[in-house]
Amino acid sequence: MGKGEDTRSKILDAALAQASEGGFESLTIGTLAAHTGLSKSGLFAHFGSREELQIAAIDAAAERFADTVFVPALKAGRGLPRVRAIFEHWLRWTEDSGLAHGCPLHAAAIEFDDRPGPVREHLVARYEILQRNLERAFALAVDAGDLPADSDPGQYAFAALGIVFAYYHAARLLRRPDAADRARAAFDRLLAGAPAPAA
Amino acid sequence: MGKGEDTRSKILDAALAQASEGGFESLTIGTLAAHTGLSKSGLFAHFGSREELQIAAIDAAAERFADTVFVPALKAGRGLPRVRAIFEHWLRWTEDSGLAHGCPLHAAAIEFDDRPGPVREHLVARYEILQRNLERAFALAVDAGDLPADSDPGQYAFAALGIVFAYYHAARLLRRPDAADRARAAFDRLLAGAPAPAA
DNA sequence: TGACAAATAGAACGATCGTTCGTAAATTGC
DNA sequence: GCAATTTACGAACGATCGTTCTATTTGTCA
Repeated sequence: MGKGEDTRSKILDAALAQASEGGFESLTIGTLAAHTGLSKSGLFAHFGSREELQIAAIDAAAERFADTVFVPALKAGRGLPRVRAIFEHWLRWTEDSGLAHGCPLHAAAIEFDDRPGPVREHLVARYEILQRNLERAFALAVDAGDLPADSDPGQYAFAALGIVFAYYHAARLLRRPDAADRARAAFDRLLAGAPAPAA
Repeated sequence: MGKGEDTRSKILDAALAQASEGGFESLTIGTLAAHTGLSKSGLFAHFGSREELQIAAIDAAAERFADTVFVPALKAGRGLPRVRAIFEHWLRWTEDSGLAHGCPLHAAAIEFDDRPGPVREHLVARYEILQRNLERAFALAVDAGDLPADSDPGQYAFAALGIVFAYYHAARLLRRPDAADRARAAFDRLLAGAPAPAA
């Protein structure tokens, strides 16, 4: 690959780190240039506009997410084992991929949920793919007999996403040490249809 | 009340509306001044700094949330009825309080979860109160025998918060018409410890 | 009504924003 | 190793950012 592609991917690495810390609103040309050692105009030339940079960063985050969460889970057998693997990787995906300050996609989801434009459209498309992949994993678990036959995979995916969001909230904002335990307990309960969680 | 207090509360109304649309990062002195018809310096004098404005807006949002979600739920009998009332009001609280573009507190939670400072501390304090109120409602349901005696109210509160977050995501970003149905189904399942959700 | 205080406006500041343009340096292909 | 092309820089732009001043208007209360 040419040198351009190389620096471009380095820029996106730095962009993801920055979006992880301060969200996509903090992803300015100036600070990102300073952080990468490039000049503003030099960095700018790689994308043509800040909007294009944001879109590229969203794509990069989505790819990294898929590689960190979904791809490794394919090694687990289809059905509940794979569903559990996805969930476990998900809980730790930001740390595993060097974005220890939070999920950029999650930040983008809140920042752009009411801002029409190509960035939002891109983000929605990515989240729909994510949702579809998650639903498929649950559907395979239903097919395998690991979950009741009349289950709705979409409802499982909805609930699982909520547990992850609650985990982000408890871990990142509230700094609760038991955030992961709470999340796992909630997920176990979701899968088992178990009685009320024990104290 | 003096005229100062009056304009201050009008400013905060506009601030909440703006934070609902574009988050707290979009809450700039200039646009807020234009939106309220005040001059930048005239508006600024009411708070002394942008940070103080953000804190005041968070407090205003938290009070409005409590008035819209928790206070009306007190009319429902303690136990499951009250828990359900809280949840139902929560799903519609932004529309009921004129913040149809999203929950400002939710936006703030993501924007400030990694930005140390007084704004973050204020926000955390507010969310801990919220969590405590929610836990208390679940604890009352346990006491009333509506939930298993060995239940952990904190775990219920964690799961309920996750369902609300998933609802926000599905409704606001993905614009799914069935978001509320999904949320209610998940909540019913949480309360019932029911078997897998039907298709 | 007149004196005092509170509230608002207006202009200006340094900094940073995204973006454009012309030019220099570095890389590539022959 | 030369030529062509890609890549990066530096300076400047108008706009907006939060903030600070000084006036001026407005409201309050004896």
